[in-house]
Amino acid sequence: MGISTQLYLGDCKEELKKLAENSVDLIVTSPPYADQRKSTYGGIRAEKYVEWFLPVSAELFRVLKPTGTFILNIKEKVVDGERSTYVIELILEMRKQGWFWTEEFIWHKKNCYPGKWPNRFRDAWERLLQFNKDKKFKMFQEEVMVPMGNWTRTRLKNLSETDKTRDVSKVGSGFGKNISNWVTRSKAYPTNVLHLATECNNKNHSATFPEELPEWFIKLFTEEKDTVLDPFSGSGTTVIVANRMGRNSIGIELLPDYYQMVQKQLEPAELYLFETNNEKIEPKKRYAVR
Amino acid sequence: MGISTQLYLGDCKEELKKLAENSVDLIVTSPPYADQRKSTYGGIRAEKYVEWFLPVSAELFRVLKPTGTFILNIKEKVVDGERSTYVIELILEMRKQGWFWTEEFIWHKKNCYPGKWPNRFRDAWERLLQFNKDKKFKMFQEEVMVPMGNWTRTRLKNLSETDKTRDVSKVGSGFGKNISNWVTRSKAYPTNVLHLATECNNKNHSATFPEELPEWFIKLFTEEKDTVLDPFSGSGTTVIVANRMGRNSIGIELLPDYYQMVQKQLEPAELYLFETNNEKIEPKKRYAVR
DNA sequence: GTTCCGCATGAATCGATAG
DNA sequence: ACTATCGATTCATGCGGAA
Repeated sequence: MGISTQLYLGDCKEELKKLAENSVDLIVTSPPYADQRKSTYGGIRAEKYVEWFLPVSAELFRVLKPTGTFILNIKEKVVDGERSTYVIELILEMRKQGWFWTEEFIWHKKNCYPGKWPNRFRDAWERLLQFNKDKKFKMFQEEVMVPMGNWTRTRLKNLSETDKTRDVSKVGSGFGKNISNWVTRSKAYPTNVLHLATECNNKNHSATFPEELPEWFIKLFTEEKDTVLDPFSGSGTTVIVANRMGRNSIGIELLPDYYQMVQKQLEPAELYLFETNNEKIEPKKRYAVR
Repeated sequence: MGISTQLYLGDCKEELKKLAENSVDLIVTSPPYADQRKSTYGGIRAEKYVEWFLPVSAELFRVLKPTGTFILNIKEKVVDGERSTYVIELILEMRKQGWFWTEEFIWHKKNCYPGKWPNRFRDAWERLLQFNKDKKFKMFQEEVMVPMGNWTRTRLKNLSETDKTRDVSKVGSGFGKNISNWVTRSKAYPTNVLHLATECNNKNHSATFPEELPEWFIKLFTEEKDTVLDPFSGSGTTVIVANRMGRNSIGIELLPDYYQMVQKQLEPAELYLFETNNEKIEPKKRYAVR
């Protein structure tokens, strides 16, 4: 079906330079947070975080199409009893790079990390920052419409009851039309708060976000055959979901273990592998081992 | 019972100067947002917002006790297709004034304002920024504990059944202790996401928050007889709730209409009124007209 | 085939202890 | 003094095995 997946092994700051400018429709990524994942990624100091990220966001700006969108999943940690400011400083600096800070979605985590402290509660949300190169960007709102809440469902039920009896007396005329009307009426546009659980069964990666998350943004901001990029691929959730949804995808990952793990999970597709020696490997047909 | 309510009519930047330093335990307020409510407050331009707010926050810093907390309910508006940055700039500037940015709570609005735009969804959340003067502050976490999730309802039921039969056989000894243990176990500490409905019946004020909101923070950060301040009192939700909860309260409001409206809604209490002529009016006993 | 229960496991945070 | 490590605390979720 002509959908390709490219996997790069290496530091995304360098690997991104190999991508053509204005070639990506959607970037969804969750970079390592400051001082996290020390054992695997080395952990970036909170004070150095902005400085570390800006060269990456500059490359992302280059490769993103003018109609494309960049979704950045991030959350500041507590440092010395206070929320660190590197995320909000990053927003200000990225705007200087030319990014528009279009929106801030909230990921309200159903199952947040437990714990008790004298001066704060559990942290149950993360930021999903939406950046764009242009004020006009592609968006397909109908693709993520959700069933209406219960308050409408009960009301709809009553209404359709009366509607049904009326239709019966009218011997079915217009029945189908009414039904289809109710179907469209029973769906609503979502808000900028996503209420999802974290993936807690993925043993291979310490910090995967749920598949629903990239899926939601891929539906919202891309069409089939579009290209989705995740420069901090990790266990590959974004790439795998994009592939399944008929989008071309590009994943970049620093650690060989994750890089190889993602290969094995991909559905049958054209797979291009770019490894540290920078040579292009022949396309392989992979068959998913599920 | 010795609970007093002070109402000031005037610009809070000036009126705050009349309050003693280190005299307030909790500040909960929702200032006018940039370019909002033009008809009433004249609307502060987004570009001027930080500059406009900093003198107020400086006074708030002065009047707040070292053990006290400042909760700022705010949300940046969309300017020219992009989220404005005045809120995050304000956080950075307030830290320079000496404030600690302890936490950012999210108010997830159950029933947010309807609407549809081509490039964004409905905004269903607002920031509740927590600032402190000191890293040690008063907090009464047990006051806001919530029932545990549904998963306990099935499992805990079975456990408490066996516990109950055992206690019956033991003829009451230790019965109360066991039960109270399960009761505490059936409650959990909340998270930093508050899921509350918006006030549907906004009578006159265009941006009231629900009573649960100040109530939650008053329970969490104050005891009885403590003092709660709202420098942008508006329709007086914070002051009225504080009064009802047995806390001293101070409200400052620029507009005479709101100022007078709040007076009428207060429960019987010592009420001190400070009007534009700066004279202290005799304490009045008010009786609520509900 | 369901439903139910036991259990491990998290992008956490604080305070104390150790180098 | 300043940083690194460790234990304690805490709770929603989904998996796997059992009834």
